[in-house]
Amino acid sequence: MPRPRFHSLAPEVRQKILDVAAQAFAEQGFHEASYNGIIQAAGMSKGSFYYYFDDKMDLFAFTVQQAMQEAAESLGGLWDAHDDGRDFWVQVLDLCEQLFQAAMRHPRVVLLAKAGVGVWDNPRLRALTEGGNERMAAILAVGQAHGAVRTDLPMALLVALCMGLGESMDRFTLATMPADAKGLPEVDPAYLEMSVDLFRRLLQP
Amino acid sequence: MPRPRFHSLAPEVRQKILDVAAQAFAEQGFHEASYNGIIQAAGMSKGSFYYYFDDKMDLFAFTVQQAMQEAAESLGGLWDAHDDGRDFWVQVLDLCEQLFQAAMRHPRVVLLAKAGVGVWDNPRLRALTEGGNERMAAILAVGQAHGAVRTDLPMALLVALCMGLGESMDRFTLATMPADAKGLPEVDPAYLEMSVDLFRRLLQP
Amino acid sequence: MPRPRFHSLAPEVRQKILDVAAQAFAEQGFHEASYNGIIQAAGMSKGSFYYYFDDKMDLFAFTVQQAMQEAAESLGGLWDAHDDGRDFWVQVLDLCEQLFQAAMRHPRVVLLAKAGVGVWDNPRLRALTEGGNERMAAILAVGQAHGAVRTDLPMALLVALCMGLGESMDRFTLATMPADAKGLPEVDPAYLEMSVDLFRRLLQP
Amino acid sequence: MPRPRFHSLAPEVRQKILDVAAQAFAEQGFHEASYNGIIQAAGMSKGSFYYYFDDKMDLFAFTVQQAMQEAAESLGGLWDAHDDGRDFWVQVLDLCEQLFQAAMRHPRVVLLAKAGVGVWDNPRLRALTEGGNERMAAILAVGQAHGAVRTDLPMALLVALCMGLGESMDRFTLATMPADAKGLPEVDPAYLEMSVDLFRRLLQP
DNA sequence: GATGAATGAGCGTTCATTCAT
DNA sequence: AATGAATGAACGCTCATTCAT
Repeated sequence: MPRPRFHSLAPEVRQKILDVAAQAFAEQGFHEASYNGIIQAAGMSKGSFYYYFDDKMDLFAFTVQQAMQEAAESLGGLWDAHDDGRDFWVQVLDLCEQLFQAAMRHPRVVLLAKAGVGVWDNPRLRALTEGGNERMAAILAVGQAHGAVRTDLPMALLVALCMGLGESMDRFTLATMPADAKGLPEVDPAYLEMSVDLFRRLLQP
Repeated sequence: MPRPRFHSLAPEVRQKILDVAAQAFAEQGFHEASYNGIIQAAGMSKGSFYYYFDDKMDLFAFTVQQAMQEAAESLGGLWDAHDDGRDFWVQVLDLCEQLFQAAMRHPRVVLLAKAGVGVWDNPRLRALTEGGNERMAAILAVGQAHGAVRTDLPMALLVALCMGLGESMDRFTLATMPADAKGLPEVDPAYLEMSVDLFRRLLQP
Repeated sequence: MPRPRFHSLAPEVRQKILDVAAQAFAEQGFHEASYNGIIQAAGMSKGSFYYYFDDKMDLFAFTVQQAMQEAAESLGGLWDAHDDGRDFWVQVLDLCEQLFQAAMRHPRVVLLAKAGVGVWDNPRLRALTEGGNERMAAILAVGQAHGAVRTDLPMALLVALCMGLGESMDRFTLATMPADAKGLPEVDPAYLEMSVDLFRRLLQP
Repeated sequence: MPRPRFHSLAPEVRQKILDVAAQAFAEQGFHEASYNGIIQAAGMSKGSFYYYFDDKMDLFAFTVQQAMQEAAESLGGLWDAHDDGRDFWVQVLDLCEQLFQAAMRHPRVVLLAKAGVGVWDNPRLRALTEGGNERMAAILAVGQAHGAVRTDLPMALLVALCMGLGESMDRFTLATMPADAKGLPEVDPAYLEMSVDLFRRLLQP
């Protein structure tokens, strides 16, 4: 994570760095993205960059964290597990819609998820991945409290299944998207229903 | 794919190369694994290696293909979609058991699947990935003929879901495995049942 | 062409690089000269070199350009086609004398001309070669305006003939030079006369 | 030059080697042509090749020599300086026509001349280059005996001039040839006349 | 605070040549 | 007479990182 000084940089400089880094990592993955290239594209000197970030991994961790945070913010409290008392799957449907719309607004967070594939088990990234898992677990716990989610499997497995299912659908969506599409398609209610149904199939008791 | 001469190398040399390459690629991924390092670890000279393999990608393709083939062979004909008339999910249970045991005997094939993440769409690897998808699609088609697998979703999505589900479970299995374990655990019938149930939940009409 | 930073290197370092590169390219030609060798001979690290030059071709282009520029500068404006009204061949005689003396002061430009033989048609060198041809064409055009140069052949052929003739004479001069000679011999007026006469023989109407 | 054993190879094998080598050297130049590639293209084993030729340079020397010899043979005695008593320039015109037609039949000899650019001064090629020069000198001596060729310049210079002029014209012809042309164009009498005229301009007293 | 010059190990790959069989 | 496996130095180039200023 960046040195404290980073946060006293001019906001537009901070943003520029994040933009450039996110794009590079998202497009090329962690290892293939060139740190030197990012520094250059950010319009900063090598020295400065190392003055703010320990190293490449540090920048990557920060980039991912920011992307996640942005996405979380645009979800408002929804992403934090809570329970408004409605039927669990109705709540999930809402969440999915919000998530989908968030992904449309912040498509990079999806790509960044792929960017770190061989690196996620690096100790310095552990916190980030665990964060996601914990959120998912919290949501599933709500479902279990509702009696809507099975309790016969370890929570870690349920989480893994959900993550995998989500990833598959992302992959499928990206693969079948016309190559010239700009951004993600509009939310299609039927598609959403189908998605939630898949989760329900896996998770219900 | 290696030059024909490769196949007339001493079997232990061939095996050494394959072992070293599989380990390197599986542990570090395609790009991060050092070709020079593999060559050195195999105890060969640069020149010799290039005498047998066109380039790094060639070695990778071959390593993956071998791992898949080994696994396929140890499955006998089971992996080729067929239909012995029994209930589809019973057939799938059999297949899963065989797959699981194959994975135990050839754990590398699982790791290699992750090794090529950013590279699978390379033309020279296309055949390998398509092969897997086609096999999966063939099996699912059998299920559809039985009326056991839904037909309301595109086959490509069904395939993607199954692949993702399998990957999740692999990941979970690996993650919860004690670090000092050698190889995978014995097949646990209950675990198998549960696995197949997950596929059934996703796939049944 | 080198990055701007190159020009703020210490002059003796710049000169060292240019010397080493010019010698290597002139002696061995573009392909046979080892970039690594040049870097080493220049006493710099690989990284530094690539900090100043894009790649080998970049260094070569710059080396040639510098040699040409040095030669051109020592010719003052003479090299730029102009017409002082005197008899064309008298003007050519003057030019040749200057050229010859320039070649004596900058013998490398002659050798470098041979260094790029298989490479001159590379897009990144085009400008350099075209420049020479255009200058020659401009001079010949002056001659044509004087009625001193034939107009029955395509200009491109005239240029080619002159280039070839010049090269032949260079080659001859170099070949008959005593091996231990440092630099070129003094200008011999009779030799100059003879040279110009050869051009006149080819070019006059 | 190849070991004597080479000449007891089957003629079609000898020819194949020569064809492959000539094409490779002509197209790519001496250094850029891959010896390994030539050996492979010739369909022989490394060992055999080194059994017949000392090394790459040896093969190149032989290739060039053969090409020259082929061309010379197809000229009959014409290429050997002689004097049939007719006007010298008429004889030269004949020779040029024959040469041009020979070049059309054996275009590789022209390309090979360029292939060795940085290498001609290698001691092992000296004999070949000298051979060409001597033939040219012999022809010029005939011209001098006729009083048709100047005697005020060293023969070596005259030879150099002729070689350079010929090269220029080759270069021009190749450069202005349509890119899709197969082989050289038909002999154009006017072009021949013009060519010989250029030589005459340079050489006549 | 900030710069950018400098580093050198490492990358994947090509090469002409040797030599045991 | 012939093979082809083996070699390893050298190629042009990229990289994340350091540090004197």
